[in-house]
Amino acid sequence: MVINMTNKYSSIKKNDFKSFATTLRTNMCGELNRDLIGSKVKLCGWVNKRRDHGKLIFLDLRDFTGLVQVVFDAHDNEPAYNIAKEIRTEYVVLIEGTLKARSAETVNKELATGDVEVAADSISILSSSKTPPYALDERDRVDEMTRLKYRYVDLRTEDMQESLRLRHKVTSTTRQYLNSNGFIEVETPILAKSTPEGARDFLVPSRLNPGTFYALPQSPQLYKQILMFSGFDRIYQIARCFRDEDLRADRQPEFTQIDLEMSFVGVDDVLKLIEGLIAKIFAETLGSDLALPFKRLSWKHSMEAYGTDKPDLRFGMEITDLTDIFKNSQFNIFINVLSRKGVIKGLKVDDGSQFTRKELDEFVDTARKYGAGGLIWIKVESGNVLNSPVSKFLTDDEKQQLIDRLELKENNLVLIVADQFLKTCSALGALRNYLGHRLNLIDLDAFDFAWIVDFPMFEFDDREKRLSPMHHPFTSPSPDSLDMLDIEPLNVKSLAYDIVLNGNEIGGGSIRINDIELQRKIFRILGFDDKRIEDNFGFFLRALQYGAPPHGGIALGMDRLVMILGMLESIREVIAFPKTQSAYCIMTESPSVVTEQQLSEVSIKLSPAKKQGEE
RNA sequence: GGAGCUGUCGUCUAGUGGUUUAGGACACGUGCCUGUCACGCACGAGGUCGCGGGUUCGAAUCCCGUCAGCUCCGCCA
Repeated sequence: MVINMTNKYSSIKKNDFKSFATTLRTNMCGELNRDLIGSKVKLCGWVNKRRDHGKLIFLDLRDFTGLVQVVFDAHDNEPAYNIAKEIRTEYVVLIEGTLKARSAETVNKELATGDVEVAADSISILSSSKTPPYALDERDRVDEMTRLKYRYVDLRTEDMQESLRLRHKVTSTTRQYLNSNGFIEVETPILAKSTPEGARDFLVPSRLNPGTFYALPQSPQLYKQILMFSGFDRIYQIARCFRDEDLRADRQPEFTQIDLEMSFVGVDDVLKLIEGLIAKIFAETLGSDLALPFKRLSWKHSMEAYGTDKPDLRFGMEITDLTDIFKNSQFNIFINVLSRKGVIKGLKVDDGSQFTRKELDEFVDTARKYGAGGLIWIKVESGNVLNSPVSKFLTDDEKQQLIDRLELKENNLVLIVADQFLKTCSALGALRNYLGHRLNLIDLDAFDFAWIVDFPMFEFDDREKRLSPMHHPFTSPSPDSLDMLDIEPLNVKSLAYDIVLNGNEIGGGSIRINDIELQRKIFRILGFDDKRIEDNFGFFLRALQYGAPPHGGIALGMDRLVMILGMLESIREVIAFPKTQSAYCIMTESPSVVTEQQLSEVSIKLSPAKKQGEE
């Protein structure tokens, strides 16, 4: 609704309105109140609504500060009235008039300016408008495709104004905070070097160097580190990052990170700084006081208890390990899993026996979707009788141990997954999240932060059949697991950390490697041969040889953070011009084909099948 | 690469094989209206039922394909 634009995130204070006075206007719509009664005002804005009563016309004039009612009376001022008759919704107009008090019966308590109205002396049309595709107050009912096509209209709505002003508040607060902590803002190239590690790069052909390409940065990571080598000590940027991967509600091909790097720091220094930043952002935007410091969970514990490295800590329902209970099981599924060093874990769901067979089948599908072989469910009936399709495969002793371990009571539901560790955890973690929402276990007003620490240095990439870095290849191994690098790299911990809020990863960083030999070693463990190391990272290794301080940093996902602050469902709501799931901009119709000449200037020939955007 | 959901006037939608000439609300146009603020009243205009093919005497409706949007899996160092 655009009735009462509150603009709680607008940085304008009451007495700042004067700075908006221009040659075309004296006041803003939303500032008009009893104190200004009698003054001559010149107002500019959009026509939110026209109400035509014959010889009397009301216009609601809107700017970003709010709405004010303007009255045109045919008897008092016929020329202005005649123009007002032609005015339509979303016309941009300039109105001159006198601010008057409304009579007691006509005061509108729903409107911030409802005590007053403008008696118009004149009106001029600065710009007419076609009938808009939808009325602004219909926004929440209108299909997103339509809103994106007419984004300039959509952005006029109170919701979008508030989102982008909230976003601005976050960036400006961040800049203030980091500036006052000794950081300087340094820009780094958008035309950067392609490094095939990590996400897929967006490529930009170089006209002056035919056949070669820049890549848009996936993050300013190496530039940040090199600036540390250069002695700036602390730098940040509100950095645009580009990753050519498939989209999600919380993933756009270009997105913004609060990206910073510090010299001569350890893990605690970075975490403490960021806790201060987040607390300040929450104080400035929501006015809420966060309890510091945030709790810290090891990656291992997070996976075991919550089945994910970005746990939603607003509710309990932790996963319980049951492997030992079934070590002598005669149940084929368990025997198979255990013989392959798998695990058996369970989730106890209070009041879970209410679920129908159909719903339980859906839980099984969910578990399969997350890679688990299947899901066993057990309903606890009166007298602690366990009702399950697999009941007959469990011994009385195993059943009793289950009851004791999970402290089962009547009406509980137990969901059990048996598979390899990661698959088991993530399947149960997904079910835990689903059930948390489904059973309304989540306090939707809560903000539950945690640091996830003690990440493994590497994970095994099943497709590539090699190790890949859990964070990125510049992350320092933890000093106490350094000696395991050669022997069992999968057990090496890193000095990486993620910050998690309500089940979302909102940032991550690490203490970096500042030793060339260690950096080389990590590249080799990752399976890069010397040529590839030189081609992709030679410049960086060279830089490491000229005096590199210990350093570390972090990047916060700005879009996600603002989305959560604004209680929104998608980062598209906090990005002025977002793209669809197929990375298409409906408003500008981009990407689009280019001319043969443009292509030939950058030495590109399209394969015949791909010309003109055809398949 | 895969799965699911959705697609009907500008917008939101009703319509699940046959008086459907596709209905309603809002918006829009014209007229009337001097206190509305979801203004009111009257009249009116507006639809390639996403697109293509098929089944059928008959398709918005069933089937197949395709496109687009959304959500998710894979992917996102």
